[in-house]
Amino acid sequence: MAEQADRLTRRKARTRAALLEAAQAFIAAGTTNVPILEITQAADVGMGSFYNHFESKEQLYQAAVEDALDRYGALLDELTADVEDPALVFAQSFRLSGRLHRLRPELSRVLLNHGLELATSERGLAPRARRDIEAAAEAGRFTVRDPELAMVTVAGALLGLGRLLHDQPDRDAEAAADQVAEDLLRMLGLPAEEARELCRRPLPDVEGAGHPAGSTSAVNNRGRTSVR
Amino acid sequence: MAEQADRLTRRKARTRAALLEAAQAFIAAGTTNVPILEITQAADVGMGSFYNHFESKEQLYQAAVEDALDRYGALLDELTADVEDPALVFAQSFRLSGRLHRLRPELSRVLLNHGLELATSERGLAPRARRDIEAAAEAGRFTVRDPELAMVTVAGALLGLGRLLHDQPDRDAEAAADQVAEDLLRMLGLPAEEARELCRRPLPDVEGAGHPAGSTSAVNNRGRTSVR
DNA sequence: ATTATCTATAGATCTATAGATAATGC
DNA sequence: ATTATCTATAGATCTATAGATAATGC
Repeated sequence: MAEQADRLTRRKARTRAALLEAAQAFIAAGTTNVPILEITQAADVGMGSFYNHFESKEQLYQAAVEDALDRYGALLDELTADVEDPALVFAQSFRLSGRLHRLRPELSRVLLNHGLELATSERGLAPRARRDIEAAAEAGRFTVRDPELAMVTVAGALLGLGRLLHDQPDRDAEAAADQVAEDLLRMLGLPAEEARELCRRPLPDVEGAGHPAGSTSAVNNRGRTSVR
Repeated sequence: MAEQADRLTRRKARTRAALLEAAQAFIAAGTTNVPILEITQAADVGMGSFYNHFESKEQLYQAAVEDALDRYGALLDELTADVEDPALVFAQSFRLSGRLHRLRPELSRVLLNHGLELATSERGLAPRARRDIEAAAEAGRFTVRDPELAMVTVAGALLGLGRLLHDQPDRDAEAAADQVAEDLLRMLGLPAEEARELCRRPLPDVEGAGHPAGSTSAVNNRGRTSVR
Protein backbone atom coordinates (compact mmCIF):
# COMPACT_ATOMS: atom_id res chain seq x y z
CA MET A 1 0.00 0.00 0.00
CA ALA A 2 1.89 3.02 -1.25
CA GLU A 3 1.20 5.80 1.20
CA GLN A 4 0.28 9.08 -0.54
CA ALA A 5 0.78 7.87 -4.11
CA ASP A 6 0.59 10.82 -6.46
CA ARG A 7 -1.41 14.01 -6.30
CA LEU A 8 -4.19 12.68 -8.50
CA THR A 9 -4.73 9.76 -6.18
CA ARG A 10 -4.79 12.04 -3.20
CA ARG A 11 -7.32 14.32 -4.80
CA LYS A 12 -9.53 11.33 -5.51
CA ALA A 13 -9.19 10.17 -1.93
CA ARG A 14 -10.14 13.62 -0.69
CA THR A 15 -13.32 13.64 -2.75
CA ARG A 16 -14.23 10.18 -1.52
CA ALA A 17 -13.53 11.14 2.07
CA ALA A 18 -15.66 14.26 1.73
CA LEU A 19 -18.56 12.14 0.47
CA LEU A 20 -18.14 9.65 3.31
CA GLU A 21 -18.05 12.41 5.89
CA ALA A 22 -21.16 14.04 4.46
CA ALA A 23 -22.90 10.67 4.42
CA GLN A 24 -22.00 10.09 8.06
CA ALA A 25 -23.47 13.46 8.97
CA PHE A 26 -26.75 12.51 7.31
CA ILE A 27 -26.75 9.10 9.00
CA ALA A 28 -26.07 10.74 12.34
CA ALA A 29 -28.90 13.18 11.76
CA GLY A 30 -31.22 10.36 10.77
CA THR A 31 -32.06 11.97 7.43
CA THR A 32 -30.57 9.56 4.95
CA ASN A 33 -33.40 9.85 2.48
CA VAL A 34 -32.11 13.00 0.81
CA PRO A 35 -31.32 13.51 -2.88
CA ILE A 36 -27.80 12.71 -3.99
CA LEU A 37 -27.44 16.33 -5.00
CA GLU A 38 -27.90 17.37 -1.39
CA ILE A 39 -25.19 14.98 -0.29
CA THR A 40 -22.73 16.24 -2.86
CA GLN A 41 -23.50 19.81 -1.87
CA ALA A 42 -22.83 18.98 1.75
CA ALA A 43 -19.55 17.41 0.66
CA ASP A 44 -18.83 20.49 -1.49
CA VAL A 45 -18.38 18.28 -4.52
CA GLY A 46 -20.01 18.20 -7.93
CA MET A 47 -23.03 16.01 -8.45
CA GLY A 48 -21.24 13.95 -11.10
CA SER A 49 -18.35 13.13 -8.78
CA PHE A 50 -20.67 10.99 -6.75
CA TYR A 51 -20.83 8.41 -9.50
CA ASN A 52 -17.08 8.32 -9.83
CA HIS A 53 -16.99 6.77 -6.38
CA PHE A 54 -20.29 5.08 -5.63
CA GLU A 55 -23.03 3.48 -7.62
CA SER A 56 -25.91 4.37 -5.33
CA LYS A 57 -26.80 6.06 -2.08
CA GLU A 58 -27.07 2.69 -0.38
CA GLN A 59 -23.52 1.84 -1.38
CA LEU A 60 -22.28 5.17 -0.06
CA TYR A 61 -24.06 4.72 3.26
CA GLN A 62 -22.75 1.19 3.60
CA ALA A 63 -19.21 2.43 3.03
CA ALA A 64 -19.81 5.28 5.48
CA VAL A 65 -20.86 2.90 8.24
CA GLU A 66 -17.90 0.63 7.62
CA ASP A 67 -15.63 3.63 7.73
CA ALA A 68 -17.11 4.66 11.07
CA LEU A 69 -16.66 1.15 12.45
CA ASP A 70 -13.06 1.09 11.27
CA ARG A 71 -12.30 4.44 12.86
CA TYR A 72 -13.87 3.29 16.08
CA GLY A 73 -11.89 0.04 16.07
CA ALA A 74 -8.65 1.88 15.33
CA LEU A 75 -9.35 4.27 18.18
CA LEU A 76 -9.89 1.40 20.61
CA ASP A 77 -6.68 -0.27 19.45
CA GLU A 78 -4.75 2.94 19.88
CA LEU A 79 -6.08 3.55 23.36
CA THR A 80 -5.57 0.04 24.70
CA ALA A 81 -2.39 -0.88 22.85
CA ASP A 82 -0.24 -1.12 25.97
CA VAL A 83 -2.62 -3.12 28.14
CA GLU A 84 -1.81 -6.78 28.70
CA ASP A 85 -4.66 -8.23 30.78
CA PRO A 86 -7.58 -9.02 28.43
CA ALA A 87 -10.09 -8.35 31.20
CA LEU A 88 -8.60 -4.90 31.61
CA VAL A 89 -8.56 -4.32 27.84
CA PHE A 90 -12.22 -5.18 27.86
CA ALA A 91 -13.00 -2.88 30.76
CA GLN A 92 -11.02 0.01 29.31
CA SER A 93 -12.62 -0.46 25.89
CA PHE A 94 -16.11 -0.40 27.27
CA ARG A 95 -15.52 2.57 29.53
CA LEU A 96 -13.91 4.48 26.71
CA SER A 97 -16.72 3.53 24.35
CA GLY A 98 -19.25 4.92 26.78
CA ARG A 99 -17.33 8.20 26.91
CA LEU A 100 -17.20 8.27 23.13
CA HIS A 101 -20.92 8.88 23.00
CA ARG A 102 -20.11 12.30 24.41
CA LEU A 103 -16.67 12.91 22.97
CA ARG A 104 -17.43 11.81 19.42
CA PRO A 105 -21.19 12.36 19.20
CA GLU A 106 -21.23 12.13 15.42
CA LEU A 107 -19.45 8.77 15.37
CA SER A 108 -21.68 7.62 18.18
CA ARG A 109 -24.84 8.54 16.34
CA VAL A 110 -23.73 6.76 13.21
CA LEU A 111 -23.28 3.59 15.25
CA LEU A 112 -26.54 4.08 17.13
CA ASN A 113 -28.55 4.75 13.99
CA HIS A 114 -27.14 1.66 12.35
CA GLY A 115 -27.78 -0.13 15.56
CA LEU A 116 -27.02 -3.75 15.66
CA GLU A 117 -24.53 -3.74 12.88
CA LEU A 118 -22.15 -2.93 15.73
CA ALA A 119 -23.02 -6.17 17.49
CA THR A 120 -22.21 -8.56 14.69
CA SER A 121 -20.04 -6.72 12.17
CA GLU A 122 -16.56 -8.07 11.64
CA ARG A 123 -15.35 -4.52 12.06
CA GLY A 124 -15.25 -2.25 15.06
CA LEU A 125 -16.21 -3.37 18.52
CA ALA A 126 -17.50 -6.88 17.94
CA PRO A 127 -14.31 -8.66 16.86
CA ARG A 128 -12.34 -6.92 19.58
CA ALA A 129 -14.86 -7.73 22.27
CA ARG A 130 -14.91 -11.35 21.13
CA ARG A 131 -11.13 -11.47 21.16
CA ASP A 132 -10.91 -10.02 24.66
CA ILE A 133 -13.67 -12.18 26.08
CA GLU A 134 -12.15 -15.34 24.65
CA ALA A 135 -8.69 -14.43 25.85
CA ALA A 136 -9.95 -13.57 29.33
CA ALA A 137 -11.92 -16.81 29.46
CA GLU A 138 -8.88 -18.84 28.46
CA ALA A 139 -6.80 -17.02 31.04
CA GLY A 140 -9.37 -18.02 33.63
CA ARG A 141 -10.37 -14.42 34.33
CA PHE A 142 -13.88 -14.63 32.88
CA THR A 143 -16.34 -17.47 33.29
CA VAL A 144 -18.29 -17.48 30.07
CA ARG A 145 -20.17 -20.36 28.57
CA ASP A 146 -20.56 -18.82 25.13
CA PRO A 147 -18.28 -15.93 24.12
CA GLU A 148 -20.40 -15.02 21.13
CA LEU A 149 -23.48 -14.66 23.28
CA ALA A 150 -21.51 -12.55 25.71
CA MET A 151 -20.25 -10.41 22.86
CA VAL A 152 -23.67 -9.47 21.51
CA THR A 153 -24.94 -8.84 25.03
CA VAL A 154 -22.11 -6.44 25.65
CA ALA A 155 -22.50 -4.73 22.29
CA GLY A 156 -26.22 -4.33 22.90
CA ALA A 157 -25.59 -2.90 26.34
CA LEU A 158 -23.21 -0.35 24.84
CA LEU A 159 -25.82 0.72 22.34
CA GLY A 160 -28.48 0.98 25.02
CA LEU A 161 -26.13 3.09 27.07
CA GLY A 162 -25.44 5.32 24.07
CA ARG A 163 -29.10 5.83 23.44
CA LEU A 164 -29.68 6.79 27.05
CA LEU A 165 -26.78 9.23 27.04
CA HIS A 166 -28.11 10.94 23.94
CA ASP A 167 -31.61 11.09 25.38
CA GLN A 168 -30.32 12.51 28.63
CA PRO A 169 -27.61 15.01 27.80
CA ASP A 170 -27.15 16.00 31.43
CA ARG A 171 -26.41 12.53 32.70
CA ASP A 172 -22.85 11.88 33.87
CA ALA A 173 -21.53 9.75 31.01
CA GLU A 174 -18.37 8.65 32.79
CA ALA A 175 -20.22 7.41 35.84
CA ALA A 176 -22.81 5.66 33.69
CA ALA A 177 -20.21 3.98 31.48
CA ASP A 178 -18.18 2.83 34.46
CA GLN A 179 -21.25 1.50 36.22
CA VAL A 180 -22.37 -0.55 33.23
CA ALA A 181 -18.82 -1.78 32.61
CA GLU A 182 -18.58 -2.93 36.20
CA ASP A 183 -21.95 -4.69 35.99
CA LEU A 184 -20.92 -6.42 32.78
CA LEU A 185 -17.63 -7.57 34.27
CA ARG A 186 -19.54 -9.20 37.10
CA MET A 187 -21.83 -10.75 34.56
CA LEU A 188 -18.79 -12.15 32.82
CA GLY A 189 -17.72 -13.85 36.01
CA LEU A 190 -15.32 -11.45 37.64
CA PRO A 191 -15.63 -11.11 41.43
CA ALA A 192 -17.50 -7.96 42.44
CA GLU A 193 -14.49 -6.43 44.16
CA GLU A 194 -12.23 -6.92 41.18
CA ALA A 195 -14.85 -5.64 38.77
CA ARG A 196 -15.13 -2.44 40.73
CA GLU A 197 -11.40 -2.02 40.99
CA LEU A 198 -10.81 -2.52 37.26
CA CYS A 199 -13.40 0.11 36.44
CA ARG A 200 -11.71 2.70 38.61
CA ARG A 201 -8.34 2.47 36.94
CA PRO A 202 -7.18 5.55 35.11
CA LEU A 203 -8.01 5.77 31.43
CA PRO A 204 -5.89 7.01 28.53
CA ASP A 205 -6.79 10.40 27.17
CA VAL A 206 -9.27 10.20 24.32
CA GLU A 207 -8.83 13.82 23.30
CA GLY A 208 -6.54 14.06 20.35
CA ALA A 209 -6.53 10.34 19.75
CA GLY A 210 -8.13 8.93 16.66
CA HIS A 211 -6.70 11.45 14.26
CA PRO A 212 -3.55 9.57 13.31
CA ALA A 213 -1.23 11.22 10.85
CA GLY A 214 -0.28 7.87 9.44
CA SER A 215 -2.19 4.61 9.36
CA THR A 216 -5.94 4.44 9.75
CA SER A 217 -6.54 1.05 11.28
CA ALA A 218 -3.31 -0.64 12.27
CA VAL A 219 -2.55 -1.11 15.94
CA ASN A 220 -0.67 1.76 17.43
CA ASN A 221 1.88 0.69 19.99
CA ARG A 222 2.94 3.95 21.52
CA GLY A 223 2.09 3.57 25.19
CA ARG A 224 0.28 6.84 25.64
CA THR A 225 -1.46 6.40 28.97
CA SER A 226 -1.80 9.89 30.33
CA VAL A 227 -4.41 9.90 33.04
CA ARG A 228 -7.25 12.32 32.62
CA MET B 1 -64.22 3.40 23.61
CA ALA B 2 -67.16 1.84 21.81
CA GLU B 3 -65.96 -1.53 20.64
CA GLN B 4 -66.89 -2.24 17.01
CA ALA B 5 -68.79 0.97 16.40
CA ASP B 6 -70.50 0.78 13.06
CA ARG B 7 -69.54 -0.94 9.84
CA LEU B 8 -68.04 2.16 8.34
CA THR B 9 -65.71 2.58 11.28
CA ARG B 10 -64.69 -1.03 11.06
CA ARG B 11 -63.96 -0.78 7.38
CA LYS B 12 -61.79 2.23 8.05
CA ALA B 13 -59.96 0.38 10.78
CA ARG B 14 -59.38 -2.56 8.44
CA THR B 15 -57.80 -0.31 5.82
CA ARG B 16 -55.60 1.30 8.40
CA ALA B 17 -54.57 -2.05 9.83
CA ALA B 18 -53.74 -3.34 6.34
CA LEU B 19 -51.49 -0.35 5.77
CA LEU B 20 -49.77 -0.82 9.12
CA GLU B 21 -49.19 -4.49 8.45
CA ALA B 22 -47.76 -3.80 5.01
CA ALA B 23 -45.53 -1.12 6.50
CA GLN B 24 -44.26 -3.55 9.14
CA ALA B 25 -43.40 -6.05 6.43
CA PHE B 26 -41.31 -3.44 4.64
CA ILE B 27 -39.62 -2.40 7.88
CA ALA B 28 -38.89 -6.02 8.68
CA ALA B 29 -37.44 -6.53 5.21
CA GLY B 30 -35.35 -3.40 5.57
CA THR B 31 -36.76 -1.89 2.37
CA THR B 32 -38.65 1.10 3.66
CA ASN B 33 -37.66 3.36 0.81
CA VAL B 34 -40.34 2.16 -1.59
CA PRO B 35 -43.00 4.26 -3.34
CA ILE B 36 -46.26 4.70 -1.50
CA LEU B 37 -47.97 2.96 -4.39
CA GLU B 38 -46.01 -0.19 -3.62
CA ILE B 39 -47.09 -0.06 0.00
CA THR B 40 -50.75 0.34 -0.88
CA GLN B 41 -50.48 -2.53 -3.35
CA ALA B 42 -48.98 -4.74 -0.65
CA ALA B 43 -51.86 -3.70 1.59
CA ASP B 44 -54.30 -4.37 -1.26
CA VAL B 45 -55.67 -0.87 -0.92
CA GLY B 46 -56.02 1.97 -3.38
CA MET B 47 -53.28 4.54 -3.60
CA GLY B 48 -55.60 7.34 -2.49
CA SER B 49 -56.60 5.52 0.68
CA PHE B 50 -53.12 6.05 2.01
CA TYR B 51 -53.77 9.76 2.43
CA ASN B 52 -57.01 9.13 4.25
CA HIS B 53 -54.95 7.67 7.07
CA PHE B 54 -51.44 9.07 6.94
CA GLU B 55 -49.79 12.20 5.72
CA SER B 56 -46.47 10.69 4.73
CA LYS B 57 -44.48 7.49 4.65
CA GLU B 58 -42.58 8.56 7.73
CA GLN B 59 -45.80 8.99 9.66
CA LEU B 60 -46.97 5.55 8.57
CA TYR B 61 -43.71 3.92 9.59
CA GLN B 62 -43.74 5.66 12.94
CA ALA B 63 -47.26 4.39 13.58
CA ALA B 64 -46.22 0.92 12.44
CA VAL B 65 -43.36 0.78 14.92
CA GLU B 66 -45.56 2.00 17.74
CA ASP B 67 -48.12 -0.61 16.82
CA ALA B 68 -45.44 -3.30 16.96
CA LEU B 69 -44.26 -2.09 20.34
CA ASP B 70 -47.82 -2.09 21.66
CA ARG B 71 -48.44 -5.63 20.43
CA TYR B 72 -45.23 -6.76 22.00
CA GLY B 73 -46.07 -5.11 25.31
CA ALA B 74 -49.56 -6.58 25.31
CA LEU B 75 -48.13 -10.01 24.62
CA LEU B 76 -45.75 -9.71 27.56
CA ASP B 77 -48.57 -8.58 29.82
CA GLU B 78 -50.72 -11.46 28.74
CA LEU B 79 -48.00 -14.03 29.29
CA THR B 80 -46.88 -12.80 32.70
CA ALA B 81 -50.22 -11.66 34.09
CA ASP B 82 -50.37 -14.25 36.85
CA VAL B 83 -46.80 -13.89 38.12
CA GLU B 84 -46.28 -12.10 41.42
CA ASP B 85 -42.53 -11.92 42.01
CA PRO B 86 -41.12 -9.00 39.96
CA ALA B 87 -37.80 -10.81 39.53
CA LEU B 88 -39.66 -13.71 38.01
CA VAL B 89 -41.75 -11.44 35.80
CA PHE B 90 -38.51 -9.98 34.56
CA ALA B 91 -36.96 -13.38 33.93
CA GLN B 92 -40.04 -14.71 32.17
CA SER B 93 -40.35 -11.58 30.04
CA PHE B 94 -36.78 -11.75 28.90
CA ARG B 95 -36.82 -15.47 28.16
CA LEU B 96 -40.08 -15.09 26.26
CA SER B 97 -38.72 -12.10 24.37
CA GLY B 98 -35.75 -14.14 23.26
CA ARG B 99 -38.06 -16.85 21.95
CA LEU B 100 -40.12 -14.24 20.16
CA HIS B 101 -37.25 -13.65 17.78
CA ARG B 102 -38.04 -17.09 16.43
CA LEU B 103 -41.77 -17.31 17.05
CA ARG B 104 -42.67 -13.86 15.73
CA PRO B 105 -39.82 -13.16 13.33
CA GLU B 106 -41.66 -10.31 11.66
CA LEU B 107 -42.33 -8.50 14.92
CA SER B 108 -38.77 -9.20 15.97
CA ARG B 109 -37.32 -7.73 12.79
CA VAL B 110 -39.41 -4.60 13.13
CA LEU B 111 -37.96 -4.08 16.60
CA LEU B 112 -34.42 -4.93 15.49
CA ASN B 113 -34.53 -2.64 12.48
CA HIS B 114 -35.78 0.20 14.62
CA GLY B 115 -33.15 -0.73 17.10
CA LEU B 116 -32.85 1.39 20.11
CA GLU B 117 -36.33 2.75 20.04
CA LEU B 118 -37.05 -0.39 22.05
CA ALA B 119 -34.63 0.69 24.75
CA THR B 120 -36.14 4.06 25.53
CA SER B 121 -39.66 4.11 24.12
CA GLU B 122 -42.46 4.52 26.58
CA ARG B 123 -44.14 1.59 24.88
CA GLY B 124 -43.25 -2.09 24.76
CA LEU B 125 -40.41 -3.56 26.73
CA ALA B 126 -38.78 -0.52 28.29
CA PRO B 127 -41.53 0.64 30.67
CA ARG B 128 -42.21 -2.94 31.75
CA ALA B 129 -38.55 -3.68 32.34
CA ARG B 130 -38.20 -0.49 34.34
CA ARG B 131 -41.30 -1.36 36.37
CA ASP B 132 -40.04 -4.87 37.14
CA ILE B 133 -36.51 -3.78 37.95
CA GLU B 134 -37.72 -1.05 40.29
CA ALA B 135 -40.19 -3.36 41.98
CA ALA B 136 -37.58 -6.09 42.41
CA ALA B 137 -35.11 -3.58 43.78
CA GLU B 138 -37.64 -2.26 46.30
CA ALA B 139 -38.46 -5.81 47.31
CA GLY B 140 -34.78 -6.39 47.93
CA ARG B 141 -34.49 -9.00 45.23
CA PHE B 142 -32.28 -6.96 42.88
CA THR B 143 -29.33 -4.80 43.85
CA VAL B 144 -29.38 -2.00 41.32
CA ARG B 145 -27.88 1.42 41.68
CA ASP B 146 -29.69 2.95 38.75
CA PRO B 147 -32.79 1.22 37.37
CA GLU B 148 -32.79 3.27 34.19
CA LEU B 149 -29.23 2.27 33.39
CA ALA B 150 -30.13 -1.34 34.06
CA MET B 151 -33.15 -1.03 31.81
CA VAL B 152 -31.25 0.16 28.74
CA THR B 153 -28.56 -2.45 29.33
CA VAL B 154 -31.17 -5.16 29.38
CA ALA B 155 -32.97 -3.81 26.33
CA GLY B 156 -29.70 -3.58 24.45
CA ALA B 157 -28.81 -7.12 25.41
CA LEU B 158 -32.15 -8.32 24.09
CA LEU B 159 -31.54 -6.60 20.77
CA GLY B 160 -28.05 -8.03 20.52
CA LEU B 161 -29.45 -11.47 21.21
CA GLY B 162 -32.09 -10.97 18.53
CA ARG B 163 -29.52 -9.94 16.00
CA LEU B 164 -27.44 -13.02 16.76
CA LEU B 165 -30.43 -15.33 16.49
CA HIS B 166 -31.34 -13.91 13.10
CA ASP B 167 -27.75 -14.18 11.91
CA GLN B 168 -27.51 -17.76 13.11
CA PRO B 169 -30.80 -19.47 12.31
CA ASP B 170 -29.57 -22.82 13.59
CA ARG B 171 -28.69 -21.63 17.05
CA ASP B 172 -30.86 -22.90 19.89
CA ALA B 173 -32.88 -19.78 20.71
CA GLU B 174 -34.31 -21.08 23.96
CA ALA B 175 -30.92 -21.99 25.38
CA ALA B 176 -29.45 -18.68 24.26
CA ALA B 177 -32.32 -16.62 25.72
CA ASP B 178 -32.20 -18.49 29.02
CA GLN B 179 -28.44 -18.11 29.24
CA VAL B 180 -28.53 -14.37 28.69
CA ALA B 181 -31.48 -14.00 31.06
CA GLU B 182 -29.56 -15.85 33.75
CA ASP B 183 -26.46 -13.72 33.18
CA LEU B 184 -28.53 -10.55 33.40
CA LEU B 185 -30.20 -11.66 36.62
CA ARG B 186 -26.78 -12.14 38.17
CA MET B 187 -25.81 -8.74 36.86
CA LEU B 188 -28.88 -7.32 38.59
CA GLY B 189 -27.69 -8.76 41.87
CA LEU B 190 -29.44 -12.09 42.18
CA PRO B 191 -27.34 -14.94 43.63
CA ALA B 192 -26.05 -17.27 40.89
CA GLU B 193 -28.03 -20.24 42.15
CA GLU B 194 -31.29 -18.36 42.24
CA ALA B 195 -30.68 -16.83 38.82
CA ARG B 196 -30.22 -20.26 37.34
CA GLU B 197 -33.28 -21.62 39.06
CA LEU B 198 -35.55 -18.78 37.92
CA CYS B 199 -34.47 -19.29 34.34
CA ARG B 200 -35.40 -22.95 34.38
CA ARG B 201 -38.97 -22.43 35.46
CA PRO B 202 -41.62 -23.47 32.96
CA LEU B 203 -42.88 -20.78 30.62
CA PRO B 204 -46.39 -20.05 29.41
CA ASP B 205 -47.17 -21.08 25.88
CA VAL B 206 -46.53 -18.30 23.38
CA GLU B 207 -48.28 -20.06 20.53
CA GLY B 208 -51.74 -18.69 20.09
CA ALA B 209 -51.13 -15.81 22.47
CA GLY B 210 -51.03 -12.28 21.19
CA HIS B 211 -54.05 -12.58 18.94
CA PRO B 212 -56.68 -11.42 21.41
CA ALA B 213 -60.26 -11.31 20.25
CA GLY B 214 -60.97 -8.32 22.43
CA SER B 215 -58.64 -5.65 23.73
CA THR B 216 -55.31 -4.85 22.15
CA SER B 217 -53.20 -3.57 24.97
CA ALA B 218 -54.93 -3.95 28.33
CA VAL B 219 -53.54 -6.42 30.81
CA ASN B 220 -55.07 -9.84 30.44
CA ASN B 221 -55.56 -11.57 33.74
CA ARG B 222 -56.47 -15.07 32.72
CA GLY B 223 -53.82 -17.24 34.33
CA ARG B 224 -52.91 -19.31 31.30
CA THR B 225 -49.69 -20.97 32.33
CA SER B 226 -49.58 -24.14 30.31
CA VAL B 227 -46.03 -25.43 30.24
CA ARG B 228 -44.57 -26.02 26.85
C1' DA C 1 -76.88 11.80 2.21
C1' DT C 2 -72.60 10.77 3.89
C1' DT C 3 -68.29 8.73 4.15
C1' DA C 4 -64.47 5.91 2.50
C1' DT C 5 -62.22 4.12 -1.17
C1' DC C 6 -60.47 3.84 -5.85
C1' DT C 7 -58.43 5.30 -10.49
C1' DA C 8 -55.92 8.30 -13.18
C1' DT C 9 -52.62 11.92 -13.65
C1' DA C 10 -50.41 16.79 -13.31
C1' DG C 11 -46.62 18.48 -11.49
C1' DA C 12 -42.63 18.01 -8.63
C1' DT C 13 -38.60 15.61 -7.75
C1' DC C 14 -34.70 12.67 -8.45
C1' DT C 15 -31.34 9.74 -10.87
C1' DA C 16 -27.92 8.86 -13.94
C1' DT C 17 -25.25 10.47 -17.71
C1' DA C 18 -23.35 13.20 -21.60
C1' DG C 19 -20.26 16.56 -22.66
C1' DA C 20 -17.37 20.38 -21.06
C1' DT C 21 -13.83 21.95 -17.93
C1' DA C 22 -10.00 21.67 -14.83
C1' DA C 23 -6.03 19.39 -12.75
C1' DT C 24 -2.14 16.48 -13.10
C1' DG C 25 1.59 13.63 -15.38
C1' DC C 26 5.11 13.29 -18.71
C1' DA D 1 -2.41 12.73 -22.81
C1' DT D 2 -4.83 11.22 -19.08
C1' DT D 3 -7.77 11.36 -15.32
C1' DA D 4 -11.07 13.47 -12.18
C1' DT D 5 -14.32 16.73 -11.56
C1' DC D 6 -18.10 19.81 -12.75
C1' DT D 7 -22.49 21.61 -14.99
C1' DA D 8 -26.66 20.93 -17.15
C1' DT D 9 -30.51 18.05 -18.29
C1' DA D 10 -33.36 14.06 -20.45
C1' DG D 11 -35.97 10.73 -18.83
C1' DA D 12 -37.71 8.07 -15.06
C1' DT D 13 -39.99 8.04 -10.86
C1' DC D 14 -42.83 9.55 -7.15
C1' DT D 15 -46.13 12.38 -4.54
C1' DA D 16 -50.31 14.32 -3.70
C1' DT D 17 -54.84 15.28 -5.32
C1' DA D 18 -59.06 15.75 -8.17
C1' DG D 19 -62.95 13.54 -9.49
C1' DA D 20 -65.44 9.17 -9.94
C1' DT D 21 -67.16 5.05 -7.71
C1' DA D 22 -68.69 2.11 -4.06
C1' DA D 23 -70.35 1.17 0.58
C1' DT D 24 -73.02 2.39 4.44
C1' DG D 25 -76.57 4.98 7.26
C1' DC D 26 -81.09 6.76 7.67
